[in-house]
Amino acid sequence: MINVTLKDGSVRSYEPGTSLLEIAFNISPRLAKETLVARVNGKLADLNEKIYNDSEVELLTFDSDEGKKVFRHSASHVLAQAVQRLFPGTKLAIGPAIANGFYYDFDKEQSFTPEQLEKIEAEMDKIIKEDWPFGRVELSREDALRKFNERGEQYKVELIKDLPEDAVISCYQQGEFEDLCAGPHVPSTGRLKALKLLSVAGAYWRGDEHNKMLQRIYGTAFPKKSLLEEHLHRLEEAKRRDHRKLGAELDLFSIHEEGPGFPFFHPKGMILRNELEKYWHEEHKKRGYDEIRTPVILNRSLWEQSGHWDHYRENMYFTRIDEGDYAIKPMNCPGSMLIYRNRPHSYRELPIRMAELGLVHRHELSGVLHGLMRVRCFTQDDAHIFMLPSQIKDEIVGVIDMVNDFYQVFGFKYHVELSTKPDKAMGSDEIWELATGTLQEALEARGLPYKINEGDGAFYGPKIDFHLEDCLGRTWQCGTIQLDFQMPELFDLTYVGEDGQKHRPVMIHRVVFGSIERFIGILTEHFAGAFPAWLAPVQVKVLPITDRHLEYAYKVVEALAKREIRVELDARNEKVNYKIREAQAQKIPYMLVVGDRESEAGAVAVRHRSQGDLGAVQLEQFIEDLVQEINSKECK
RNA sequence: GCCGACGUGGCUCAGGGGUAGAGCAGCGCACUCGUAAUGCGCAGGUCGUCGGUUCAAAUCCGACCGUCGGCUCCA
Repeated sequence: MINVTLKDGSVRSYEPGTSLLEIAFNISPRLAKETLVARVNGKLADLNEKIYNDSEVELLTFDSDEGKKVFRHSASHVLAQAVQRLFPGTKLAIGPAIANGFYYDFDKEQSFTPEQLEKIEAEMDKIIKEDWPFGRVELSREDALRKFNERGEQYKVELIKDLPEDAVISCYQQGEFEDLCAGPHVPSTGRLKALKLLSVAGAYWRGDEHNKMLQRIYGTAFPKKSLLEEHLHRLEEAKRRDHRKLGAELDLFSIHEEGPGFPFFHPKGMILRNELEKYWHEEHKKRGYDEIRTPVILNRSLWEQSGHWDHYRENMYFTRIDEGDYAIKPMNCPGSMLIYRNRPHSYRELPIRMAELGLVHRHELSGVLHGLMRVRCFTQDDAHIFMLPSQIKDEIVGVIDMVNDFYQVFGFKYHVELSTKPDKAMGSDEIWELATGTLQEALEARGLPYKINEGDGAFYGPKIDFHLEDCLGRTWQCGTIQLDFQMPELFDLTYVGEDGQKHRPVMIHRVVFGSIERFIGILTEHFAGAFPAWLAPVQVKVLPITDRHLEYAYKVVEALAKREIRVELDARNEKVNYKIREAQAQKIPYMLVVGDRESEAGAVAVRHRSQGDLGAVQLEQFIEDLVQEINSKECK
């Protein structure tokens, strides 16, 4: 007999050679039905795998991340099977599980039409009903190569060739279909109860634009129809939070054919911007930053000196002035360099923190433009910190804390990535290692979990990126901290040390919001347009019941405006219900209904956009409460 | 930039070879109303742009522009 230790610590004895599925069934038939895959001694395994030794076994259902992944990965195999049934000769590339679903990349002459997608989905349902078991076969590299070569599956052959020497090569088979795959999989296709294909898109083989473009079919899958429907419903809901839609509805900004990727901010959008910037100015002042402003157009020699001419040219716009070549700045740093270099500096001055809300222009590919999230001109809430080598860690930690403080005000959750040396980098490996190590130390000093992004750093240095989520869970880089040993060198920046000698300062580039535009996009989706009172373009809407109450309504408006509350009056000859509906649609935090009772008592009937009717309070009291809510930047 | 889909009044959408239709928003009139849509009327579009096919194009074809979903890139 062998002992199997379960997740809860309990130990059960079985005959050697008992399968994991049998173990699950032995625990409870229901568990056997829900279990998709198991972890045996730390490694994921198919349920029909048999156990011969004492083992630790964890049975995983769809509720676990691994369970979801295996489930959807299995769904991608079923997708590939359906496609090969309906379109023989279609070549297979890769088909992984992703965050909320799966995809499979295919190489096929004609592109998939929406009608074909429906047919594929129907075929997948058929395969599920056929309930093929997933079978695993291990084979030698030679056999694997021969097998996939014979079938003309050139992508699989390429994948096999790239597998490490010692890799176990395995194939999984369901029915007539077989695919190269490390596994594991769910026991049989019948487990994949509810699935839906969502879209087709082009995708380069191995993500490289020099390679052939394949067709990627995206889908999602759940063990229950109701879960699938819930998910699809959530997607629909999320679309309502889309900042592009809300931006138009709330009259925040617009983007026109006349300037793709160049957003126009409307009066209400400007209120958001200005409030964010006001907060930003205050915080930076508190934290010892000075503010500067540098020009948008600067001449070619500067960009040659900074390295942008060689490393960033494809992203830049150019112009000519008189006989000279000029570039529109894609980054603010060279301007800051010139200010630093404008006069000598003493070590006593450092760190110098120079902040700039700088408008930069970058040529982004037309296909990637996305509302305010990816644009061709944006305002970076930039700063360059010039410091002694001994100050690096403290300064980085200071910025990490600042970013965290800012994001907390909005209730954002974020994740952190550390990006390392890219191919197109300046400077030696040693300097890069030093810089990267320093960033790592700072992250660890703050105990922040982070993911490493190999080769994704800026050309002048490694960076820490802060990513925020949009309504569909797509993440966008916002804050970033970049450590730079290059620019001070290139611009020959110096400070005079204690020893009276010239020394080289170290610099960091950093942004907190990232770009004001993107941040407003994220903000809009995060709050679904219902901005906290301190940010709301209109904080209060006064709604007189009839025109008999207009006079008092004007008094209310005046009293609020006096306290710098952003207030509007709906003086139209409409019913209260109608006015409320519109104010609600505009997500205005407070609606003040005024009629006979209120005008007589000097009161206002308060309605909050999410809490509803709050009853009448004295006007003065309402003002005090609201001012307090605004000043504390409360989110409600 | 690449792959695919889409582009009809401010918004949401119908129509589809014989020269445009609805609802909402807007404007006017009436109603003077208590917490998410009062009624009636009026006005508003060279159907993204440019070319082609046709007696006739919003409708068919092509190119371009833009948008959307991805790929790649990045704040």
